[in-house]
Amino acid sequence: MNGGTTMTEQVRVRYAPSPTGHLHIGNTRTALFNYLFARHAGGQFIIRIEDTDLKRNVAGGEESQLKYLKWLGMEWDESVDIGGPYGPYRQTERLDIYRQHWQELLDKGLAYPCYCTEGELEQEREEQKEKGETPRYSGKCRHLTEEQRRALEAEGRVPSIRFLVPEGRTYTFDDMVKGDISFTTEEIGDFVIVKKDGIPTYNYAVVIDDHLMKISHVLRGEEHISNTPRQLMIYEAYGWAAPVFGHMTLIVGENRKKLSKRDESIVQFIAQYDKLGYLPETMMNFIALLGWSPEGENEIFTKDELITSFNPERLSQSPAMFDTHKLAWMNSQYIKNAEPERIIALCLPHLQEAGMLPETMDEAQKEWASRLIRLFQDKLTCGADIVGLTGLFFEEAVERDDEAKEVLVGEHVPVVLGGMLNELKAADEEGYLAPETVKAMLKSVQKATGYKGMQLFMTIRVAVTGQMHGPDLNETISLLGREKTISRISALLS
RNA sequence: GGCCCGUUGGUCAAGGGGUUAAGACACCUCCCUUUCACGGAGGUAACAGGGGUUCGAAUCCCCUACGGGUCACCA
Repeated sequence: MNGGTTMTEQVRVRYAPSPTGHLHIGNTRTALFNYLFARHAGGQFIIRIEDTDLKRNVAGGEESQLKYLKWLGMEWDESVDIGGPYGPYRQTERLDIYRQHWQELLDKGLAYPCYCTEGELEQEREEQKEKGETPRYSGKCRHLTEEQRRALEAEGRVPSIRFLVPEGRTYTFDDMVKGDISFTTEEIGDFVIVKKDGIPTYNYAVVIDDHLMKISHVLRGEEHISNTPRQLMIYEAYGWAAPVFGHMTLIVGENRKKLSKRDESIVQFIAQYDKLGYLPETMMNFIALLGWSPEGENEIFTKDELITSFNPERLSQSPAMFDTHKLAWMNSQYIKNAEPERIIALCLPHLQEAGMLPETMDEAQKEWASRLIRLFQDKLTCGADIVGLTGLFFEEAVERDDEAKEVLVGEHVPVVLGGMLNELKAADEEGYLAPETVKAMLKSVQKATGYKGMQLFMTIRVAVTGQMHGPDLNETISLLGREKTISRISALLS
């Protein structure tokens, strides 16, 4: 493994998303580990927008990325929004810089224009595949003379620029997580560094930028391992020192394949978790544990604790499965320990969207809603859960499954329910039915009927809520109110 | 297919030659509780297979199997 850097060297790392959409779990993990690494080492965290694929850029993608990074609790030292000494931080604004650099390669004969069309290349690949060879560029345009080039251009062909891959070389790097990895150049054909549209490719721009921005460590997904030798060649061509690379394990779904953005069986965008009512600290905590493990046995960490304990040597080498079940558990932990006010704010919009509560509420309604949400705080997995959990408070009649219906069988049932009904009817019609009042009523029913325990409480619970399980009965009935409670019990007795 | 990476309980994972092979989620049992949940106490369950190296291998090496990644003028 490679520590890679001396104490005196400044740690500068970056998250370099392409603005093709919302912040995804995989990207988030990359951003987070770079962030944690930077903060842990007292270095800088930079965000660079890699928007060189014009076709795939999505309007608003960049803003969304930054927005949700912020939501998660990450802040950065240099980027498109706040600038920095090594800008611009958007690749399409750095075209002049790239141009100067690739000209240098062209001048030195380390790169050359290629006039092949997409169709020609496609055909070449097909032929190679048929022969059972690894598809790679043949080097056809490598040795074109000036004359030939002019002729091709006269035909109207627009060149791309290819990097001339040195022959018979082996490129080795000491990966922070995987150890030594090497590739021989036989496997690699001359690759395009500047597209026909005059915009550099990822493999090229990333090197120029990382060098110019003085990036010290590159922590990225494992899918980039095979890009690394290409990038190493470019560093070598310029005589630059390469940063230390670390390739993190993939995050896989339950099918054990890399999470695909197109797979809809799993929620994988941060924005969606926000909407569902997951807390940002849950997401940060949970994602930090995807492909990394802390030293002790604790698994719940604040951001500061993560920063303190983040050690890249503990990055895992085998894929991490995204376990939504455990995520739910972790979020419920955070919700349980959160300030009630925060959970109320988290849940309220869900009740409103479901049409259970009005958009604007008076004080009494707000108070009622707050109590309702607080009653279920310990039972929530996420904010959206509140809707299903509290349904019985908003419906007129209750539904009971077979098991619940069985509870309502027995000679104690009419006695207990009748007793409760009397208590409720005797209560102040206008007055607020406090939980203490409900408690007193139940006590009276117990005294009057002689029934107690399950026969008393379960009968009332099932009669009123239709369910055998639920939160505190006194508070439940108090929130349900006198009217609804009476009508539900009456409906059973008649 | 070539190249590259990986393989410890159902899942995540600790472990760097000598351990009763941690811990978490899930599951089961018990306690607490008017119910459920929470909380607490226990429990079931794992080193892919085969060869080496070694007094001793989950740990080191090789092979096999399996899984994954990548082979773009995408990033």
